[in-house]
Amino acid sequence: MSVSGEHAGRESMELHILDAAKRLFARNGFDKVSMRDLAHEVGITPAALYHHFPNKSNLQVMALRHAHESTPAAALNRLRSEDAGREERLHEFVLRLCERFHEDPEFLLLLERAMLHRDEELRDAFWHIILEKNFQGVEAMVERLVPGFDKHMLTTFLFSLVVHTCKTEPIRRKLPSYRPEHDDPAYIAGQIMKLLRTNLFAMDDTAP
Amino acid sequence: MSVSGEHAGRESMELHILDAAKRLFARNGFDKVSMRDLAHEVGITPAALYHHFPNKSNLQVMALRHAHESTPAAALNRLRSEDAGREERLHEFVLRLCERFHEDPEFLLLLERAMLHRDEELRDAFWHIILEKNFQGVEAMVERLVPGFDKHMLTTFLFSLVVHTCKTEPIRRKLPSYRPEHDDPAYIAGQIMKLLRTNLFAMDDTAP
DNA sequence: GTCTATAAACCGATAGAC
DNA sequence: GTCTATCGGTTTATAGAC
Repeated sequence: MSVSGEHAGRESMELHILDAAKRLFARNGFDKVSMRDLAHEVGITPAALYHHFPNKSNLQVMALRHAHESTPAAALNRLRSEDAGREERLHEFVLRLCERFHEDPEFLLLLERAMLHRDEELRDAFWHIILEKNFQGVEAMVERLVPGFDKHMLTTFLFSLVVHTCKTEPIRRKLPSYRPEHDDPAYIAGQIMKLLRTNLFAMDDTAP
Repeated sequence: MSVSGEHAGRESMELHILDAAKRLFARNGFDKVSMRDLAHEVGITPAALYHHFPNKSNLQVMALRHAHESTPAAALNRLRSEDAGREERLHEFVLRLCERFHEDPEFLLLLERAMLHRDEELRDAFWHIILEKNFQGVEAMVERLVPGFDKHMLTTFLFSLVVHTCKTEPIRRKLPSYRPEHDDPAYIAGQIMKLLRTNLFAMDDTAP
């Protein structure tokens, strides 16, 4: 129930508000959700929101931070199987990232919206809270596991494969080639690993 | 100068408006650009905009369509070198996609914003104008070039690698590992092809 | 085809009672 | 800590003169 040690003192009403804010902001966009909308969703009046948060911009940042901290699977870049081979360790990382976005799709939506938002406070929060530490953590892992590759590009590619594939799932669902396993995080991670492991141009017919 | 055959009759004022709309919508977001802002940028009054377009929602859709049609490099999935090997042909496609996004970054921004927007008319336009035909075209190419791979996933991966890498360039620029060539479309395409060609886990030290 | 003027609704934020 | 009431500003869109 507790979110994290440093936030043990947060009141339950704040958490209630941030849960609603995360949900509404992710679905409709930061600009399309007014303080009136959010207050109505929570069951209070707009004025009461300003008792808990100084303004809307701060509420947006706190909602993003809350969505990041309340994630079911924390510490993504700390891998469990320290003694496994590098292929297994990279697979574990990719799989966990896929699973996280799959079980909390609103978090991924919120990330994309924060990255594109005009509000500088929000973009800075996205940068410092989410990206900076995680990217450099994965970069260090990649440098250890695949030393012969440009670590900046390979890290970018890994995030691109997972993030963009998960993000576009609601759209790909409408394509005729879409099959149910194309939304399964284990299948997606498996296909990504196959891409990393295979020379596509020396392929005739191999196992999936 | 002419955009396309079916739009030959469009007045130059409409094109002037759509150019400004593309630029402002891409930079600031559809919601953060008011009809006042756009009118001021064009040099007319808001009321005059409604003589050319029935409402803002339609103007958004037309701006997206205009940005798509006025792209410098059309017919992306029609490859020039029909007689080249499959690796060269895929490289040509990836490179052209990278170049297109690099020389028109506002188009990529507009795509992302349209995909996330709440306006159903805009999301439908994104789907029909941009994605549906292009995705299935690449899918057909991929099926021919790499028959052993799930074509839906491999097409998704190709777009993910190019789109997400180009999209995140302004953010990656702030990372300490960023180098100038990480914004060069030729380098990005080369690294993507290296990823597709290489078994990462059987790599010690190879040429770039 | 562009203008002035304005309608009608919504926005973020605040004052002050309880 | 939540309420009612409201302020000042913005939004999309329209009416009507020129």
